[in-house]
Amino acid sequence: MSAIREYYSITELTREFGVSTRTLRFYEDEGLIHPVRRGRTRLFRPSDRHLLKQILRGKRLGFSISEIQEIIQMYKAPPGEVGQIHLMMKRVEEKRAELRQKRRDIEETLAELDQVEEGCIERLAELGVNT
Amino acid sequence: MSAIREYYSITELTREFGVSTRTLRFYEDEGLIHPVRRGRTRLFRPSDRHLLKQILRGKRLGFSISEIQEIIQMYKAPPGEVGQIHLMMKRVEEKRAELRQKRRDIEETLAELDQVEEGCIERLAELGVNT
DNA sequence: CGTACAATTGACTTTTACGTAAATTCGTGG
DNA sequence: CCACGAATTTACGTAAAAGTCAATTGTACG
Repeated sequence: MSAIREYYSITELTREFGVSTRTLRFYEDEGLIHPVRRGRTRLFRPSDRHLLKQILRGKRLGFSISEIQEIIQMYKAPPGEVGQIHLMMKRVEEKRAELRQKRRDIEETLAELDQVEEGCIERLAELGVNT
Repeated sequence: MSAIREYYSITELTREFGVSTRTLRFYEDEGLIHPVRRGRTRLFRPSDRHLLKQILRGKRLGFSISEIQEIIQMYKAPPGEVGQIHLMMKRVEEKRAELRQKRRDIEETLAELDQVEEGCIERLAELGVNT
C-alpha cells in the first residue's frame, strides 16, 4: 500500500485525472489552485489534488470556472464578520437550489431515457426476439 | 385557464424561457428545433416549445449542443434495424451512467455545502447569537 | 396607404476554456 | 561537464455558444 504522498508532479496529476498540463496551469492562473514551487517547478500537495477533484466535479456539473471559484471559496473558513457570514449562507442556499434543480433535471432525463429503452425493447419484440 | 396554443411567436418564447432570439435561431441553425414559417416569420408549435424545454434542461446539466442533439435524437422513434436499436440502447445506457455520475457529484457537493452552512452557524454562535 | 414595429438575415465580435508551438531552463544521469 | 528529458513561459490559435450591429423586410393598424 502507498502512503499519502507529500507532493505530486504536474504530469502525475495529468495522468491521474486525464487533463493536460495546460489545464492545470490555467487553473493556477485563474487562482483555483496554488501549488508550491521548487525553483520554477510546480509541486502539488494532497490538498491541491483534492481541490482539483472538486474542480473537475464542478466541471462535470457544467459550472464555469468562476462559478467553481465561488464554490471553492465557500469551502474555506467562514469569514469573521457577521454580515459576511449571512451573505455566505445566502450564497450557499442559492447554490443548493441550483443543485437541486439540476438533480430534478437529471431525474427527468433518466425517466425519459427509460422510456426510450422501453421503446427499443418493444421494437425488438416486434421484429422477433430471435437474433 | 388558457387552452393549448397552436403557435408561439419567437418573442413569446424568449420571454417565457429567458433566452434571446439569437439563441433560438442558433438552435434552429444547429438543427435542434424546426419551427414552421409563415412567410419568413417563425412560428413555434407546442412541440417546438417542449423541445426547447428539453434543450434548456440539457444546458443546465452542462451538455453541449451536440450532446443535446444526440439525446434529442433518442427521443424520436427507435430505428427500424436491429443493429441500430442495439446501438441506441448502448448509447442510452452510456448517457444514464453519465447522468448517475452527475447525480453523485451533486450529492457530494450538497453534502459539502451543508458542512459549510454548519460552519457558518457555529461561527455565528461563537460571535454571540444575539444580532 | 404609410408608418411604426416586429422579425429576419448576415456579418462580425466576444467570452470561456483551453490547445498548440516555440523558445527557454532546470536537474539528473552517464 | 554535457546532453537529454521534463517542466516552464510566452504568445498566438481555436471551437462553442451565443452577443451585437446593420440593413432589410414584412405586416398590422390607425
